[in-house]
Formats: sequence, structure tokens, C-alpha cells
Amino acid sequence: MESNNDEPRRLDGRTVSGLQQALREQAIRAMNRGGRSHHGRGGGRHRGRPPGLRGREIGMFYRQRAMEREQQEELESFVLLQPEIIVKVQKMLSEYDSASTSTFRSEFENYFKSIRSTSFEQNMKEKLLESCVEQDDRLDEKMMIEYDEMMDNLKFQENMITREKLPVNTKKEEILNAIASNQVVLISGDTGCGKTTQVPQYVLDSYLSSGKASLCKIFCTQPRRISAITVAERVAWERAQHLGESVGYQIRLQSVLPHERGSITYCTTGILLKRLESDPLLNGISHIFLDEVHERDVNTDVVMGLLKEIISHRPDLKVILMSATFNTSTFSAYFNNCTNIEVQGTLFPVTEFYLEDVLEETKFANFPEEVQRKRPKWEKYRNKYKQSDSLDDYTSFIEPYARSVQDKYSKFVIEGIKNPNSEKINVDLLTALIFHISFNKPAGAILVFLPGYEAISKLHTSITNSKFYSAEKFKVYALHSMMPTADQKSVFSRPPENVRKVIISTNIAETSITIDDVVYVINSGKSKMTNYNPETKLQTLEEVWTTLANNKQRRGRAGRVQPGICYHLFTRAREFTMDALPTPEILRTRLESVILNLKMLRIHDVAQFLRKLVSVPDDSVVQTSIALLKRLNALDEREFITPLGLHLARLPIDPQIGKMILLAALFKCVDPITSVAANLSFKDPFYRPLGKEKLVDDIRVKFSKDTKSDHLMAANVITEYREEKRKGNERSFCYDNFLSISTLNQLEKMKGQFTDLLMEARFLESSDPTDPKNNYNSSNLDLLRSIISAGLYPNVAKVRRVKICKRRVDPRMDIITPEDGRVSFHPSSINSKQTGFEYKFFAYFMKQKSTAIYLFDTTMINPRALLIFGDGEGAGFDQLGNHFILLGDSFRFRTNRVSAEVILKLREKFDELLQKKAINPGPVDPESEDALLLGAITEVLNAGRFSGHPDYSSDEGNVM
DNA sequence: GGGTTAGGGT
Repeated sequence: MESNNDEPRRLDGRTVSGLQQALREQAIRAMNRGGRSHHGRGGGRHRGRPPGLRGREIGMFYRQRAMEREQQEELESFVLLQPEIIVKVQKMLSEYDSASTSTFRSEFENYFKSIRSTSFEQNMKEKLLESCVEQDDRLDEKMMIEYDEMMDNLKFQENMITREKLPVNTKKEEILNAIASNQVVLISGDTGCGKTTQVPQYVLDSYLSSGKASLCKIFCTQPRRISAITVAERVAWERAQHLGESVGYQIRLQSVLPHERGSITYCTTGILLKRLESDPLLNGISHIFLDEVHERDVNTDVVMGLLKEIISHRPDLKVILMSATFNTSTFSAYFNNCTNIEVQGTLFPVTEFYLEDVLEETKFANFPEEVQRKRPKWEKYRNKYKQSDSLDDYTSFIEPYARSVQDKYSKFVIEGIKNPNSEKINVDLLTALIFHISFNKPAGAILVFLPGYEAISKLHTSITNSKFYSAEKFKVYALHSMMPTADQKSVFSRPPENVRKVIISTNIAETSITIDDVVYVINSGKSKMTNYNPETKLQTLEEVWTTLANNKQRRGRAGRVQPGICYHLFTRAREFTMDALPTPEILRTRLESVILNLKMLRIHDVAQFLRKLVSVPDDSVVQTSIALLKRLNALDEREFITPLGLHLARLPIDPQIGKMILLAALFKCVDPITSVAANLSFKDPFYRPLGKEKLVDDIRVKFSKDTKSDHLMAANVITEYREEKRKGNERSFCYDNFLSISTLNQLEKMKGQFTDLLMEARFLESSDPTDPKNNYNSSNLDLLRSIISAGLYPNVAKVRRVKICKRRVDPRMDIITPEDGRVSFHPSSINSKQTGFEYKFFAYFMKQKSTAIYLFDTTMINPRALLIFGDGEGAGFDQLGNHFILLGDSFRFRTNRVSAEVILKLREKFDELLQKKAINPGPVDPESEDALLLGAITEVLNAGRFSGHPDYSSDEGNVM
């Protein structure tokens, strides 16, 4: 076509380095190919391999070479625009070019500049001038009268009798004195000591009774939404008041706020964190209680770090940390060795037994003898020595212990614990123990802690299939966050006499769900944990040994109503090897959201701030997260927050999903995309009841219709739910389709929150997600999928092959991502059951490695959308005259000159538009030049299914 | 050949 160009040339007008890099690689590849073919023809028996290789090395060489070839080829695709589209779009673009200008919206500019130029400290100093709580004599008098009335209330007095029996009451004066004379105080106490409900009241009442209530405003954070509500309700009840008087709560999208002054507000840690963004000095707040700090969730750790800075600017602010009784020295040390007041718990004593005791008592001895693992031969060969090592490890670890206790236990017990398989979860042993307790021990519910869904399912089947089981004598519950039982009240109810209640649970019953009548706990000693590997940049889900802290918490669940028994299904020897505490969450997770929020707080050197936290995250994780934020254009090269970043930080969702809903506002497809965003940032509305897994999968496929998208499937669910609700039919709709009403309602509320915020930021004219003005393009399926991919980018996978397998229901697939190599659609993804994809590319949000690297949620994507909304520094043409565009740094699209020009121009102009909209937020005026650009993009996307060149058609076309 | 611990967002 354009034969006058012998030199590679830029098509997108950006820096040249990426192009040069790409060309260099291209040249190297070409050389390699040439080299191989030369050897292939002339080298005879060596077929291109270097001389001197022997035995296994030869095999390894060919394997390696085949893998490299395959990877390189499979990352290449084709894209071509048809001529009439090119002409049309070029015309639109030339009109756009002449019209486009941009300016800051003035009030936003000031705000933005202040965020970039002010430091955290400066900001606090400025805010200090505005903030000064003054005592209000009239208010004090009024509240003192109310206080006296409350004290006269009989109900209050009656409740006071119970309150005074709580262990924390013995330390009331000590606590009040400590808080009065210290800025930071740590109160530690175990379950039932009353610290959460009582201590804030002690403080409030001391202000009320001394006539200074107008100076008292207490916030108490909780890690979970439910606990914020239930604690607030309890405290209001103790005071013989309704919520909203001196006690209230605030969680996301739901609050009953108490009086402005002289009050206690229980809120989630996230609420406090969000408040700090605009109110770093916590204006008007006199006391901050941070509860459950020992749980070490990300939010609590970050808030602790911030409070440490804030207290020097707010000498009148009191901080009270509350924790369980382990690890308290860490928190005390963190706050300059602050006073620690320890309170006893009220739990009943719990007797502990270990695996060896359980074997003795149940006479169980059937551990499998063989180390039976099906493995490919080569892996077995490679791991031969390693495996016997681990067997030796176990022997050397258990032998000394077994010898030390051999006189106390039967021979079969000693032999049993010497078998490494005794440490695996054994459903037969669990079943035997449960029936043993049921038939031999006094009444009381049995709570079994298992690592996850699969173990719960197996044990449930084993119990209900046993000859000892009968529906009249047993009530068996499975408890898991995805099972409906977790939302129902029945699991809390006490069974009739002579009926044994058995609850099989994940660690949801460790903290989130409390069942009072439990007397027996069976602790498998295993739990699942996500981890983040900075090297592979992969999130993993692994089964791990519990920690001593977990064991203590699980054990405590047996002693709430009477003395209890805890059976640990591991030996005392194993207990010695267990960690004291779980790894704090901030060391196990990616940090994009945290970093962006810190930037909002005007903390520019986030790495330095993070180094001052109780636990310091790995610097490489910080750098990876910063790199992604830069790639999203939320941070600039100098790591300053950009106007776009500022909008994303204000939204209560991950930055990638925030970008998705911002694009939805611009492209007018708000209803479906806010559904997608809510679903990704909250949770799946589908239950997975035991034994109904396949049924639920089928229903999901049904809801996905022809979208080839888990994301749009969820959007369809919400739309249909709304329709059924309008007809008053939502209950049966949810029941029939295994949907959670409460989750769906929360998703609807979240959608409203998103549109409220988008309207506040001026990206929308209507805050109703379903308003037609917000949804001109909501039925354009290809556009919806494109917006999803634009948000989720660079999370892209490519399907190489789909095969229908006779012996299986689901097709087999061969999928890759550039970063990970082979990956799989998770079986719960609707795309794991589909064939006949029109495009090979898929966007995903969650990727997690367990038994394989799974993509949990996927949407099939038109590659044109990726090219327009994605990034990549290389484009040009190679020696053979083939034009190409690089997507990211791996996917390569062969194309022709005009197609490349048009696509890259659209990409460039769209980036500009987004930046322009970020500094001057507003809906796209349908009459404006911006609408022209969006129209041009829509035009290209809509024409995507056509492919004009016979050589290229296979790549944009069907995959089977 | 193939399956998810638990939380959180003015």
C-alpha cells in the first residue's frame, strides 16, 4: 500500500521507545526463526538444537522451544476495519479534531490543586483553624435532665443490675481514670467481658453526670456491619432508649444517627476511614474507640496509622483501642507503650482434647496407609526425593512426641498418629466423633469447624447417609457464606429435647455468626486463607493450619452457656508448630484502593506512610499497586493523584470498577454497568445450597442469555428481580432461582449510591440508574461488553481452543493470559459451559490460584474494544511489511495501515476525552464534538463482527 | 481434568 515507507513509522504519535523495543523483539524473533530453519535444513540429526546436549537436556530443549513458539504465536491476532467504516470514522475524527478544547471547571480546579499541593500535616493545621467545639451550657443542662430521667427509668435500673455483673464493671473507675489522664488507652478483654457495650457508656455517662455532655461525642468502630447494628441496638436497649437518642449507628447506606452531641455512634471502620478523607481531624469527635483491633483487618491497621499522626494535632482527642487478650503488647508498643487495662472474660471453662485423645475415645484407627496421590510420571520423578523428604520430616517430627506419650495411649493410637494421613481431614473420623458425642454425651449443640465448601459437603453427606442418622434425632446445618443457612434464623433456634443439633461450618462461626447453645466444638485445625504472591502477582487460596489465636476463638465457642468440650483433630505435637497469630491482612493483599485513599488524604509518600504501620507491607506489592494506578491514569508519572484518580478515589469501590462506572456515565449505559459494578464490589446474589451446585450453575447460564458474560448475567438478574418486585413476586422469584433477597436489595442500594455520587461529581444529570437519559445505549450488547473490558483492563485472557468432549458435559478449553500462561474459567463462570464464542478475548476481574489459576468472572470481548480502551506502546510495521498494534506489552494484532491509524487515533482521542472530562466533569452533550467521538467509537465497535479479509477472518470469528 | 475462608466503603 504505502511503499514509500521503508522505515518503521509511528502510527500513534507517542514516544518511540516502545516501538523500538517491539521492533527489536520482532527482529530477534525473525533471527531465531531463520536460525532454526537453517539448522533444520542443513543440520541433519540435530534439528536446530545446540550441539553438546545430552539425554534429558535434549527433551527439555525441545519442550522449551515448543512452549516459546506456541506462546508467541498465540498472543498474535488480527484486526481489520472495513473500508466504509474507516471513511466514516475518519470524517468524524477530523471534525472532532477541529472542535476540541478543554478547561478546568474552576471550583474543581481549586480542590484538585489543594489536594496535590497540600501535605497531610498542612491540611490538618488548616482544618484545625476551622474546628473548635465549644461547650454549650444550655445543651448540657438539657442533657443532664434527660440523664436524670433515664436513671429514674425502671427499665434502665433493671438492666443496670445485669450490666453491673459484667467483669468490665470491676474496672470502671480504673478505665475512666486512665482515659482521663492518657490520650491513648488499650483495653483488652475476652469475649463476654462487656468492653464493647459498657466502656463507651461509662465515658458518656461521666460527661452527662458532670454537666459537660456537649463536649462528648463518641465514635466506636466495628470491623463488621452487623456488629455495628447489633451492638448499638443492645446499648440503646440497656439505656431504655430507642436508637437515635444517645446511641446510634452508621454503616454503608444505612444509619440511625444519634444526637449530634452527648452520644455514641457505632460505625464500621470503613465509615471512619471515608470520613477521615474530608475530615482528617475528626472535627467535634471527642473519643474514638477502635474495637477488635486484634483482628488486624486492613482498615483497622490503616486507621491506627492515621490516628497515630492525628493525635498530636488533636491533643483533646481520646483514642481507646479494644482488643482480645492476645498480642496486646504490639498495640501498646505501637502507641508509645500506652496503658493497657486487662479485663477477664465470662466464658465457661472448656476442656480440650487432641487427636490422640479422640482416637482413644472413639477407637478410630482407619487411616489410609498409602501415600496415594495421582500424579503425572514426570512430576513423580522430579519430586521423588522431595516427597520422601517430607515423609521423613513428618516422622522426625512425630516420633519424639509419640515416644513421650506411648505409655498414656493404646498402641493403635500411637500407630495412628504416626501415620501422616492422620493429619488430613478425615470424614469417617469426624462422623464417628459426632455420633460418639451424640450418643454418649449430655445435651448440647456440636459445632464443627472445617476449611471450606468441599469438606462441609462431604461431611454433611457422610452424616446424613450414616445408619446412625435419623431426621427425628438430628438437625444438621451447613454454614458457609454462600449457603442460605447463614442468612436464616433457624440455625440459632434450640432444637427440641432429644434432638442433637450439629452445625458444620467454616470460620464464619468463629466471629461473624454466634450460636449460643454450642457445648461441643470440633476443630479440624484447618482453614483457608488468601495470600498474595508479589513475584507471580497472583492471589492464591490455600488450606493452612489454624493459628493458636484461631484455636482459642474456636474453643471459646463451646463455653457460652455452660462448661464445654473442644476436640482438636490434631496432635499436641502439631499444636507446638502452629503460629501464634494469623498474618495481618495488609500483608496478604493488593493495595490499590488503600494507596489511592491515602493520596486523597494528601499523603503523597505512601510507601513511607505504610512503613509506619503496625505491619509493613512488602515494598514490591506497593510498587506493583502504584504501577497499576499509573496505568489506570489515576496517578501521574510522579505518583501524584490525577483528576481522574480523584474521581475514582471518591467512589467507594476499587479504582478499576470506578473507571467502569465513569465510562458508563459517559456512554449512557448506567443501569447495566452499575449492576455489574455493584456485583463485583459486593457479592454474588446466588446461594449455593448443598447438593444444588449444578442446578445453580444451570440457572446462571439461563440468566446469562446470549451475553457470554458473567457480569451481564448479574445485570440481567438485577433487572429481572426489579421487574418481579414490581409485580410483588420477588420472594418466589428468589426462592426458585436460589437468589438472596437481602443481597439483591443491597446491590440495588449500591447502584443508587453510585449514581448519586456520579451526579454529585456532575457526570450524570439524573441520579436514577434506570432513567432513560442515563441509558440510551443500555441495550447495545457489544458496547456494554466493551465498557466492562475498559474498566477491567488490563485483565485480559485469550481462549485458544474450545473442544467439546464426549465424556463430559462441559467443554474443554485452552486459555492463556500473558502474565500467567495457562489459566481456566472457574467452573462457576457461565463461560466454562459455553461454546461458539464470537471473539477469543475475555475480560475478568477476579483471578485466584487454587487447584489451578481460575478466572472467576469473565466477559467475552470484541478485540476492537481492547485496542481502543487498552494501552500499549508499540505499533508500526515489521520487515515483512505487516502492520501491527501491540496491546499492553504482549498481545499483538496484525492489521493494515488505515485500520491501525483509525484505531490508535480513537485510543488517543478517548484518553484525552477522559482527562478532559475529569477536569471538567459533565455529561456528554449529544450535540457536542465529544458525542461525535463516542459515536465514532460505537461505530467501530458495532462493526466489529465483520471481517473483510479472508486471511484474517478466523481470528475475529468463531472459536470452537 | 475442572469448584469459594471471612470481612469492608461519608
